[in-house]
Amino acid sequence: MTDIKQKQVDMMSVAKAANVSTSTVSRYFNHPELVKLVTRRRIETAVRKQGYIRNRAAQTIHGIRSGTIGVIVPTLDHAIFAEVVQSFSDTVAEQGFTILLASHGYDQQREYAILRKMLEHRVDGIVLTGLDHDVAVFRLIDSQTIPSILMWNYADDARYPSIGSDNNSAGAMIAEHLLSQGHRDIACMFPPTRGNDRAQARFSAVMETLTDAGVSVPDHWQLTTVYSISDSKRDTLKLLNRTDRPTAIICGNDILATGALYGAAAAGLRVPDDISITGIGDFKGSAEIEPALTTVRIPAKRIGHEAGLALSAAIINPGSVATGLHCKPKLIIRSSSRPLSEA
Amino acid sequence: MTDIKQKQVDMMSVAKAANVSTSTVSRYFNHPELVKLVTRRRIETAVRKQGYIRNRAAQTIHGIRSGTIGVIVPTLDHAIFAEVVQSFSDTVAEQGFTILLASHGYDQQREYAILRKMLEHRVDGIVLTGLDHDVAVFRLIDSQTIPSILMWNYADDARYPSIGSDNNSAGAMIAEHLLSQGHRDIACMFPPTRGNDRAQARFSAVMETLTDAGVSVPDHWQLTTVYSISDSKRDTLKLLNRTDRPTAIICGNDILATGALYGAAAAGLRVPDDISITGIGDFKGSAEIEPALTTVRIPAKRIGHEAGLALSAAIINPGSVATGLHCKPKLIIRSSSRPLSEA
DNA sequence: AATAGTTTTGCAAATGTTTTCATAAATGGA
DNA sequence: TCCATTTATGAAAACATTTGCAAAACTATT
Repeated sequence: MTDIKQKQVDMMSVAKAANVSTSTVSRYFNHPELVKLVTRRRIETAVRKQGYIRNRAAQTIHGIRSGTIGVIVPTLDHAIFAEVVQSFSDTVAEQGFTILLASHGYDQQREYAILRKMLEHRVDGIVLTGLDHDVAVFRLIDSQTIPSILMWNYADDARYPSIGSDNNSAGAMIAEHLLSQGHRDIACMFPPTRGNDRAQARFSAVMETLTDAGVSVPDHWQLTTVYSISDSKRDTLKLLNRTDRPTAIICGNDILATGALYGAAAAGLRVPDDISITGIGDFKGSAEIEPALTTVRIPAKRIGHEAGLALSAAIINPGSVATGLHCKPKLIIRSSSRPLSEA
Repeated sequence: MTDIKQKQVDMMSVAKAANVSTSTVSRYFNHPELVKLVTRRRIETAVRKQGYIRNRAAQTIHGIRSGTIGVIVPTLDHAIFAEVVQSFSDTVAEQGFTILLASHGYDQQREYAILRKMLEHRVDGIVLTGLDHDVAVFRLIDSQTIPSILMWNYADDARYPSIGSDNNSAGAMIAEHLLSQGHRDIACMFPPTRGNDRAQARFSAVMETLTDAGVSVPDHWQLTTVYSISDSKRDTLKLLNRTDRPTAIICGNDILATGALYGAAAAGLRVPDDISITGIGDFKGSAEIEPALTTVRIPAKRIGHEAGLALSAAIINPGSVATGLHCKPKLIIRSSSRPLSEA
């Protein structure tokens, strides 16, 4: 007697308390205009008193949207993905969606498993990062009827609508910038490109642009460095302690460039007087670092926002097809690069 | 005739194709050992061929766990939260959980709304960031039966088990460090403390420690600066351009400290010779920046991991009560601070 | 007061699973 | 070969909702 049977509150118990049927309670939530004002009041009171919370799972099996969007990123450890996820999440939250988030750590097998799990949850839409994915991933999405988009990169021939920046042009831009400043002895530091089409595209565009200009990068000036300031500082130091030294280093992203800046300082070189260093991304802090970093801006916030708009529109309006959008990268020239002075 | 009725694949259609009842298909997934090998094979084939994906929503209404954990953070824009979320997510993913993630941007009202939505989704557990939350938030969680923990901060008297660092001791540590080095003219730069119990705790601990040592911080040396390198650079510059100048600046986190470092450089001061600057957090890059930053390490990865372990254990084993854990902050002395030289 | 029309409500079927219980099939020992 | 077990399967109820349809309760009109 002392211990109250902590009966689960469901629509049934609300209905009982308000002296109506469950149908009416359901209508109270979904089509309130069909319910008489006084009844509405009564139900509202019952809901309040019992602390009733609707069960989306039960709604979802009626084909009603789950209100979730699956977001799959390689990792959140890179500030830049966190930023894009944040702005995506904020945007879709306004339309009432919550995100199911998971990261695969650049492992395609894991991406497939995550995707399956998200489909089990009956997400209303899927966002993948980058253009390249396992064929099984594409097949699985194709077999479903939910919209999905590729975020971060852009390409018109992408498998799904893509919203992001063209990493090829980002790479080409920065290479052209250094070439136009007269640099010909250029080193490259890029992250491992395996499972990372962004880095791959940037790298190949840089190399192509340089080759087209008749500049070749010797093997020992092509550094592969994991995404880490300390590693890139170390590798840069090693590079700059050789007798033959480049006049510029193109880094695959701003984190690597930041490490390279520190490495140059540690090697006793002044940037940009002794050496130019560039990044790609325009991360937070890149404008403030000393010297301010020349880089290519990839508009993460905007990409996340546009992707959120596009996907939620595609979900809400099932007829429409989401359309890709190129958020153009932009060359930002700051103080870490300068024209090669005459020898 | 040409157009195949794209019948939704459900357990029913799989059962039909495999010539068994839905019960058997259900058992195939949940208790395979109860199903004969040859039947299992037949079902497997049917599942494959039809591309059947289980419907977790339908399972969830049977009181089965949803397999989701709600994670609510102030924002992902701060690398540090992204890191803790990443490691939390990885940890619980191993136990088969997926996270529902949302951020409230330091708005308590929004936190409540997000929480409600997550409960509608019948998350199996809830993670909140920090110790302080609206009383309505606590009440709502209390009215449910799911476990929940507070991540990031630690306090033994917290409302729910807390896993994180004690920001009071972090603040005290860094203040003591500078005092022990002989500094008495100390400025403080902290983010707005409203809705941010972490910053609040750090700040009050710093002030208390200083006051106890007989050091008072004049108002115009108490800077409130939003979490941004550029703002803190600007504010630092302004501070250092006054005639009276502190010998040390305690910053509420490493981002502010990074900006302060840049600001000092821009003001033509050498760190640590002319001024000491400290952070709190030990973010990525803090060890590599020039000069390497003296700070207090808050072990984000570990916090996320431990929180993930604790919460998934509490979910899987409903009897047990999750217990809090203090991941101790640690003073990391690097090159951005040094004993005050005799005048 | 009776009728027609409109608004509000409830009944019951449907949704995609799981699970209990009962039955059918296979197995083993005599 | 028969009976008692054991193993494998199916029927049906349960889960928490939504929704189509029909009945009931109002309103307005005469």
